[in-house]
Amino acid sequence: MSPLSTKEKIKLAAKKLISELGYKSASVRKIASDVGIRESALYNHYTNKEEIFLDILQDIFASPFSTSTQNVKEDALKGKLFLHRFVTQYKLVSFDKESEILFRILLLEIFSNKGLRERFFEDFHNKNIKVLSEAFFIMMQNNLIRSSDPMTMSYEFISTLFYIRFQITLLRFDSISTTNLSTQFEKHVDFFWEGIKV
Amino acid sequence: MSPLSTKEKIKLAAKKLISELGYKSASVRKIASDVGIRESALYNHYTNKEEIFLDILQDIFASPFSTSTQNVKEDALKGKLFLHRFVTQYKLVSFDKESEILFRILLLEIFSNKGLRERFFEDFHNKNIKVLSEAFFIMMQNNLIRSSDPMTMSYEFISTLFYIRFQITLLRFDSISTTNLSTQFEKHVDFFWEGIKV
DNA sequence: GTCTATATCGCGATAGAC
DNA sequence: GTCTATCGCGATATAGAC
Repeated sequence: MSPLSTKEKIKLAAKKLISELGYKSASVRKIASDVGIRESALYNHYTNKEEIFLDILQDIFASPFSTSTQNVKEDALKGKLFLHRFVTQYKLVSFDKESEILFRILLLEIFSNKGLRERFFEDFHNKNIKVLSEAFFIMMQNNLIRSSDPMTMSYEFISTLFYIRFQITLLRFDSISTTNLSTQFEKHVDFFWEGIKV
Repeated sequence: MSPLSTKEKIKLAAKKLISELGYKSASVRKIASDVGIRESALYNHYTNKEEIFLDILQDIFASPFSTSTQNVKEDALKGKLFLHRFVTQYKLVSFDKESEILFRILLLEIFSNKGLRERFFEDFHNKNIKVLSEAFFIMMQNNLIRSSDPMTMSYEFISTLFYIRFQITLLRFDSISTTNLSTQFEKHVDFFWEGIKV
């Protein structure tokens, strides 16, 4: 609970404003105003506006954007339980306040920033596909699920997670209840498992 | 092939620029410049910048954003063929140049525009859920697929379509090949059908 | 319906006093 | 490290001549 430095305050205010207005509209003026300092004082902590954004970008992919890779090889043998754990992790991240803000910034700026697009595919998509593919492959070998292409199966699995998260992000932006969507995560695991189990 | 009126040219140029830069950065200056007129001349056709955007918004949901609702009751009896047709339609829209631009504007501005968010849920999501639910329900009644909640099944089905389209939109923005993703549509139908057929 | 010229504003950023 | 003051720019928009 150490008090925030001015630089940390700036980053925090910038995160919030950018996640609500987008980078362009989140002006240095507004950021400084939210922190409670003048614009000129802000330049003692960051050389320019873009530096603040780059600092925030670090957080986006440093955060557990999706899931922590545990020991897949063991857990995959548990079949449906593995998927359930994976989704629980994903769900937690989806509802985490900080992650929500960062996810919104990702969506808001993904067309303005090529690096963001690339890292979306690498860190977000491919990483998840890799973990899931490995797990599904093991499940197939152990005859827990029907034989199929593990990559396709993984793609099908995470696409729904992304869509749920996307909708959650939209609804929460308007402070609309997300209880229905919250249960969609479990429905997804159940439905998906019914379709692949042997 | 009738020549475009100045107003149509403005709308076209604005669409392109907004889909690339976002509303805020697509300045009246740039729009007018692309059309080949001065900014002041533009105001003879639209009262202000927002009017142009509102005009474009009409197109977003007027366009076949998803699919045309045919006679579901008959077609649903065809089982997998129905899904295949549905996805083919979705795929066509995803790769249509005009629809691609409008979809990108939707994604770019969805957090800046509450109406856009609402219509996303209504016109885009709910409409598709409704059509699919009806079809899945009929398939269940006719014992073509396993019994389950039609709404959940529909949600699972379209979430993947959305994710594919999202990725296509990202890749095409960087002029990256989308042949892999293109086949993902068919893989989706095949995989999904395997999981629900009786 | 287009032009030139101009008004007004908010933006990012800097200089220099304290 | 913060302040006041200011600069230069690009934005939306308007007035009025042609």
